[in-house]
Amino acid sequence: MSDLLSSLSPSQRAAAQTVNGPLLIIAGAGTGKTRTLVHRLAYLVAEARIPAEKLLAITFTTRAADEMRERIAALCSQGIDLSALFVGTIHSLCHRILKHECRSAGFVSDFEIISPADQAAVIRNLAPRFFPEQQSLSLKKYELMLSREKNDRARLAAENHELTSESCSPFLRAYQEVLERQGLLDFDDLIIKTLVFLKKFSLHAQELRTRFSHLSVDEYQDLNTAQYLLLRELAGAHPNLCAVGDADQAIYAFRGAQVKNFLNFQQDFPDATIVKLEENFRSTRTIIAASQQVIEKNKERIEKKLIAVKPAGARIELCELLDERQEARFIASEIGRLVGGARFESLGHDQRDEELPELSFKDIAVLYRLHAQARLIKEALEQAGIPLQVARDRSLYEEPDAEVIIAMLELLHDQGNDLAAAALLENAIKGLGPKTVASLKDYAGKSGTTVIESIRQEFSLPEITADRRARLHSFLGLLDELTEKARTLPLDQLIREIAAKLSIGAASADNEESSVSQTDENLLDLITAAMPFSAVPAAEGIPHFLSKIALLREGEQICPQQEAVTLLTVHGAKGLEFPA
DNA sequence: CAGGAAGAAATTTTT
DNA sequence: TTTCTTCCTG
Repeated sequence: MSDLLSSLSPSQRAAAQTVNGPLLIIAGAGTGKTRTLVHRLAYLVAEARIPAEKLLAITFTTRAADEMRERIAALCSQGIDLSALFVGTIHSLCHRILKHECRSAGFVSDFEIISPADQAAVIRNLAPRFFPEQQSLSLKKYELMLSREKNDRARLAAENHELTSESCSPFLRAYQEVLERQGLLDFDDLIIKTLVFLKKFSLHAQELRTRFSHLSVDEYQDLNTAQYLLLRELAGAHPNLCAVGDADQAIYAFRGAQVKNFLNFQQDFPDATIVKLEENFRSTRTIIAASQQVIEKNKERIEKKLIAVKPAGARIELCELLDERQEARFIASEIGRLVGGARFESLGHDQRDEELPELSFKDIAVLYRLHAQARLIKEALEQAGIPLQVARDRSLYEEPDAEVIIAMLELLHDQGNDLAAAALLENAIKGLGPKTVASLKDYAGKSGTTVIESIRQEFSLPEITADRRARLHSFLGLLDELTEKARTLPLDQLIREIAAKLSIGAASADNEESSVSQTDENLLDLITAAMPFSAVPAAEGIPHFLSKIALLREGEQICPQQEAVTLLTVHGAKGLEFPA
């Protein structure tokens, strides 16, 4: 087994061989930290004889967990059996603990995780009641507000204070009541419930600590308060806890990550072994030098100097163009130059730089800070005939325009779908807001009928004015008209029809030119996606289309090695590698 | 009208 | 953290 660590650098090996006690690995970007982590796990099992089922490797993203599993699988095929090891996100771990341990202890009943759409709906419903003077604070603002308060309360829980519902803000209380009534947890609850459970049921907590003797946590600098407290609880007083992270890559403070947790590791665990990984295998010396200059300015950091293994490489070029259009065109021509294709370059004077290695499209990424900046670049690249893929966080089906149309399709398929009905009325019908929709839902709930049926029944509510009622009725008319059309028209035509009736796309001419074409594009994409279901009348095609969408939402988008330039945000690029 | 203060929005993960 | 918008003041 002596060759197990032979491929590691001295500091990587030092980290991998540290078996007992707290271990802090300060790992710069591109220093092979996942590799080190996995080799350490293998070492723990193969050399230190620790049963694999006693190891926990915790990540923050499924991507990181997948990468780790892949590397572990590669080692397993070389004869080291790590299959019993738990590798997963901190959320999946909590999910498991809650589903098994907590339920058997009678601490929680069965639960589901609230879907983003439902969570948004709950917040949209509650916010106006608690913040009447604020007209239109964004949803995310409220989400963050709730999350922050919950994390603050997690600290109380960790100090063994009882979490009473009186001690929290009315907004949070109302929010939690809605979730509780439906047996739902949000992602913060997943962590906090587990934390409270460990605090309250110390026997179970002790059992878990014995069951898992060695913990490793990747991206430790990204922990938020509740996650940090939970890990401390799970690690206990004499922890074999391995924290891996880099304060210089702490880019998620805005969503509650506390770099302090990473910086305080030595105070938390004074006997911690500390290993710095400073040898960078990913980037050229030029890039390392430049990034070092930027990083040095960080205030909250642990001193560390990246050492480049690669040669200097190409110089960094900084170009200032007149506007975004020029910038997009420049990027397109630059990519053309890099791959050396004559196909899209101007005719005459183009020649490939001979000393550049041959690059293909998949080796190139375009980064930007905002998703909104992608559009012009995308258009310019398309015009130049460059294949591309946009790594957007939400799929087409989560774009607001598409969601409205999908909600309409859902409603045509099943008029009893109150979620779809509410979303439609609220987002697509002018003059109807959350207030009207809330009272409608309220009414429907009390009289045991559906939202649509309530409108149909000429119900009377004092808070719904005549002019709102007129809008509601014209919506009913539209619904009936579309139901009729769905019997004959194919799905793609029906979608066009819906878009036109709801003034989505080309119809809204007063909008800014840019936002119109984005909407149009979404619409076209949606119609394209619907084409396979358009051979039959829409009424038959809709359910098939909807179930395909549901499937797509579940499964992750799989297109890793496409021969295309990748467009993504700077945040999205963390930890990725591109040759160019 | 320039220019500054103050506020809002954007960056994103998690079953 | 940074950038854009809005509103106010001299």
